[in-house]
Amino acid sequence: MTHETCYSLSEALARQPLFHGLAADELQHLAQSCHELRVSKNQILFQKGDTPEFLHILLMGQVKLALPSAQGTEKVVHMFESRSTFGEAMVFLDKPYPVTAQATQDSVLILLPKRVLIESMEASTMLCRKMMASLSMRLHELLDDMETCTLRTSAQRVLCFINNLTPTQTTDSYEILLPSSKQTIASQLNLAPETFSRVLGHLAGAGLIEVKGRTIKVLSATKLRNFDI
Amino acid sequence: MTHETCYSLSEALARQPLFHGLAADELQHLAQSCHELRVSKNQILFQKGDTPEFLHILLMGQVKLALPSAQGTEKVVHMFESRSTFGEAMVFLDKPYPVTAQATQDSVLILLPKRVLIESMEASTMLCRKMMASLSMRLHELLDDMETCTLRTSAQRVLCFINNLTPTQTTDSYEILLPSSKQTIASQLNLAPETFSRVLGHLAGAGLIEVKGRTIKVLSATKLRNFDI
DNA sequence: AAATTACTTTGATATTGATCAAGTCTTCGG
DNA sequence: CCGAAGACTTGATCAATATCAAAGTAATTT
Repeated sequence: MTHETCYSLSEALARQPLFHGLAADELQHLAQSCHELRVSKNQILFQKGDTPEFLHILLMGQVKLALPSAQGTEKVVHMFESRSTFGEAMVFLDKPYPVTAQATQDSVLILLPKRVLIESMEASTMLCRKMMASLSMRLHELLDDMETCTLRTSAQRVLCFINNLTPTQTTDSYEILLPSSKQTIASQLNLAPETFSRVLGHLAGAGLIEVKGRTIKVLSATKLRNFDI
Repeated sequence: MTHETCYSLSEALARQPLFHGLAADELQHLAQSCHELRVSKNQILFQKGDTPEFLHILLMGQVKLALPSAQGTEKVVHMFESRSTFGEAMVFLDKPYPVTAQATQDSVLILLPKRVLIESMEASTMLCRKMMASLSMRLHELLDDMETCTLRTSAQRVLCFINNLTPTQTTDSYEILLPSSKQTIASQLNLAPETFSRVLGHLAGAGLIEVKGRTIKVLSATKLRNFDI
């Protein structure tokens, strides 16, 4: 690994919220132990059952975590976009990965060996706190997903998903771009792709949204929020 | 709070895996900020939406975490038995509780204020590590639950649940005692109580188990593991 | 640009598990 | 020990969503 690579890795790490405020020499030390990984769309990063060795930092691209089923289907658990990290939980457990990770876009990642991260945490209380915050967030999100998948009907799940994509401050009418393929979103919502399509069609029929490919125009945020069934 | 109470609380804390190996004076300090809570069966500890203030340490009894639904039903997310802690994730997030906690048995708890715990973690790297391990475990378990609820049929969920209750080392035939009411277990598995009952009936009909109240006799662990549909 | 492949939509049908209803059994308080 | 409330079971029916099938669209490769 050349000096140049190390330097850019250290820069990249510094831009991650997880490592904000870490001393420059600590960052440098981390960077020396990392390596960069470039993968193309559809490439598998790890399989359920593999032994975790790294914290994954996604610099660019998109990655999905999914539970494979015996019948060859899968349930998408989470999608990660640029600037996110995953595999935090596996750093602290000596267990195989419970999910499979696959790139859904050409992606660039940094792989940080578990041991190195653990050492850094000994040195930095702040890093510890951030790791805990990160884990707590994931736990919270997973609970939300559980709620979505178990307590809501198909239409409610889709509405929920659209509402979560809504920019915080916005007019009553706005456009959103679906972050991944409809199949993938359907799987996240634990719906068959056909059902997802039909629900969108139904919402469009009710005059709440307009769908063109991956673009969804929400005609009235208020109506959407109050829509039932 | 009397000296005596503090002493016993400190003893109780010391018995928690989370605090094993913590210095005696640290424990004493923690104990001074805690208070004990005795609740009777069915009492609510906190509601979804409440502001978290404490780490909950369950000394004796049983507590369920559940997601309430709009229709007054609920989805049980997790059951805690004696000697477990919960609310770890809420210590690190400034968010309302995402679940409701209710005692399902008369219970004794220790409530440890968030702030105090955070202070102790600054002092003890080991405590940090244990908190992270704890969070990671919960995340892992939640993923398993997600898998159970989304990828498996009703029968598979029940089989899975029974298999998880199986003692690690055992003969091919053995008895287990259901840890809570069948309603509660059904909710955990995201099944209607009627469905749960029917599945047990079906497994009994197939000669795999015998059901007497909360006691289930597994007639053949091997058959049970290989049973499909 | 043509061809291949993957993704999405739409319709028809099937199936799982929920719901409703009634009855039995258990538990618990008086 | 009795009565009431709650827990569980069983049967009949229903509804939501999956599955299957086919056609239409979009994306990608050559």
